[in-house]
Amino acid sequence: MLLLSRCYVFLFFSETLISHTKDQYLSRMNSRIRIIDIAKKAGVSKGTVDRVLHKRGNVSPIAKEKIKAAMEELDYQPNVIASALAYNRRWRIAALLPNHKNDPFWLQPKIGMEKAIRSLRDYGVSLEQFDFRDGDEVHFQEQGKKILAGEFDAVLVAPIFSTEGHEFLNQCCELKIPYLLINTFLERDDPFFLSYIGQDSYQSGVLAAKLLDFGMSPGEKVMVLHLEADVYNSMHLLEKERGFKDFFEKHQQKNIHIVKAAYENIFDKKGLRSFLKQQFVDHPNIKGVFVTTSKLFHIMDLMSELGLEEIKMVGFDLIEENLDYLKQDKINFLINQNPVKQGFLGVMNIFNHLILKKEPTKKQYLPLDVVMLENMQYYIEKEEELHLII
Amino acid sequence: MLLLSRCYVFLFFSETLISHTKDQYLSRMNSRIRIIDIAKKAGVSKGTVDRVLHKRGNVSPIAKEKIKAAMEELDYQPNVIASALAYNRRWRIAALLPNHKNDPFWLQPKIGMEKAIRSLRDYGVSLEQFDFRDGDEVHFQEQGKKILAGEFDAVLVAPIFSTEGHEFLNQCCELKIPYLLINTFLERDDPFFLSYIGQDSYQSGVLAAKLLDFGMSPGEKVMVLHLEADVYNSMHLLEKERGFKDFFEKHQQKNIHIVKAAYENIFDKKGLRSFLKQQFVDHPNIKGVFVTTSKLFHIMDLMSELGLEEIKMVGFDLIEENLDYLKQDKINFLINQNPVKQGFLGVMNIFNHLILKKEPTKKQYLPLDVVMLENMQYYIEKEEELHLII
DNA sequence: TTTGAAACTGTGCACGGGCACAGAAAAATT
DNA sequence: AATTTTTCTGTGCCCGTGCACAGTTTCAAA
Repeated sequence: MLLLSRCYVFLFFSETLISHTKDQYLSRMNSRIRIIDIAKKAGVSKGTVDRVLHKRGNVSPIAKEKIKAAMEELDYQPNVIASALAYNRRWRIAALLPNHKNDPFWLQPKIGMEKAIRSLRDYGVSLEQFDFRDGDEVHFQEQGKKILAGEFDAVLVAPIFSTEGHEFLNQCCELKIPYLLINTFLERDDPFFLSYIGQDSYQSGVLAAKLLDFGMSPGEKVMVLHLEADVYNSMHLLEKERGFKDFFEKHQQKNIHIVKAAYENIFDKKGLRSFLKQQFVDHPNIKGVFVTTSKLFHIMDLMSELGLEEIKMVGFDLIEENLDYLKQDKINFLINQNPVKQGFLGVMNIFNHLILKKEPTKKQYLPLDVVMLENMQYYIEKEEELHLII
Repeated sequence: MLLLSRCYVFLFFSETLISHTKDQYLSRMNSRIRIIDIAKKAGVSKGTVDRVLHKRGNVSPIAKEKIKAAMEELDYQPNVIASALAYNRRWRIAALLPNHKNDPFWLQPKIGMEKAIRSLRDYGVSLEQFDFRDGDEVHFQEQGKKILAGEFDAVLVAPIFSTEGHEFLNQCCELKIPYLLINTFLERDDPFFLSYIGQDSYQSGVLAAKLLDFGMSPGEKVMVLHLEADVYNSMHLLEKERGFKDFFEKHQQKNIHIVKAAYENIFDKKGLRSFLKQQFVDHPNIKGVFVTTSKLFHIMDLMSELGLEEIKMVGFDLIEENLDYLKQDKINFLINQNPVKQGFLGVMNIFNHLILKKEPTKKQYLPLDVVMLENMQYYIEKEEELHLII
């Protein structure tokens, strides 16, 4: 009883304070509409409005109608800041990407993801990375299992293995974990698929073709070169090749011919060297080379050794090794698939879905930047820009 | 006395509440460090910690030392979300840019600014635009005066007039209003200059030169063409020309010669036509044209009429008129100076300064994107991406 | 010593929204 | 009509930070 009376005194005290601030409500006319404003307009309490907003039920049809009308009329927009604070909830995102031991490319989406996470810290968003060994399906499955057991709120995946990828995503569906794909597209049709963020491989092949075409003289040849194992299982590379070929079929003014080549083991320098030498002996008129992966840098020294420095070179990705040759003006163009942004937007889209309840566009292609010695510096500094964004 | 006793009862009551939640403090070990955590560690109240954090003085050296040590040890990072909510303050930004009646270019930074503002609404940031007529110094001054009288928290300016620009910025200094420059750089040395965000005009000229050079055959000529009034007062254009010339001086392998030309009144179609015709009669070997402004589209139909369709064309900016000719494969390259991003980052940097107290980099050059028929679609869709960012 | 100003410190409401809980009203059951 | 059950509604604490204000201590001057 004593405690109760204390309680009432407390209430009284706080009530006087509330009435003291009532004048403020009148002076915030032009300010943002709050839940309490809707409640007043509809003649109910903020709790009831909240129940309508979050569809928590237990609201009479009459009240619901009045509240919806008030919301409509006042054009209520929830305050994300206040909402995030009140939720006081941690959102855990898991990422399933290849590690960057074999391919420095995979470092880049991670940079973007971490930038995004840094700016979302105060919203309670955290990220846990589960790397798998490039080319190791079993490891992919193992790491996937860890994620499925980890009670995550969302998953960001680069499903580079088709079969195992679908398998993992099906399990996500069962556990009702929404997922977002980056870099590699898989056709999915379920409510937990959020979005695909990546590059348009076909179009990047077309772009490479146009760039080389611009610098070719009539009758010259160009080579499309795959430096990767298992090319025929890699849709990416085949699409790039298709785009490249299609361009020259459509634009025959200069009568450019295409030579196709592939070499698996880039670490076997000797074999690679004699392979390349043979190609340019067989086709002495090749004046342009398009490498479909980020591994162009592996052949640059060989090209110099073979006295083929005037051949135009086009490849992918702003990794350091490639940039070195771009700086020396030996590589002519690098097509940037914006991997940093892929990671950044991947996390941001998950945030939009989880916290802001905004549904992302299902397919988001990032720009294919044409990077040359003369504009490369801006693409390298560009990363800095990202952490300025909140 | 009665009130006082109530007050004490109240205090006692609230204390029991605090002790009631003490268990919670133990269970939030791995959660974010708060002000109250520092206060406990330092053996003071949160008020004192707050005074140290905001340098509001009236703190004993001993307390200050203990708090700083605790902050260091716990690696305190303020919660921006909670801070923004508690501030409950409106931040008013003014923008002083040319209107887009004469030049659709100026529409683009505005799109970026509005995107930024939309995502910062809940932080209380608002934007008021003060457009001035392109080329009208007096109107610039008038609109500037309105801003100075408006009690703004920060200003975003494109100071295209040097004298009047400095004058306005000096007044901003007197009123202690921080300002950020976009598009046009002015050398400033005062504490209210936040940042310059724009393009590197010189380098864009170099880039244009390289692009044309790539498609030229030895001995051919290229033209650098200014389509703008008052070229010699426009540092932008002169810098572009300088970069263009410097490239060909450094790279003389193909022995490319430069023809310089300028025409003021683009709306005088007849005059422009005969001017162009004369140029190509005088220099029949011109195989590439570089227009230093966004007004390349004005001469495209004339080029067709004059039977000069095979000449390579390079210009600036992804405005609709230019994009139409890019789609038709008549313009070869457009250099994108990212005006949308200029606006977006301009507002974001001001937000960082005002709310997050992060000092921006003083000079931020945006990428010079090489846009062609084959990758243009991604640069147009790119704007969408911006509003995904929080 | 007393007084009073100055320096310092602690407390609690506010920001807007989420949600638990206590009540009230309505409906269903005895 | 009295009761239980169900449906509905209002109140107030909580999130972490900012800040006003009340309160305490220190220290010099009277």
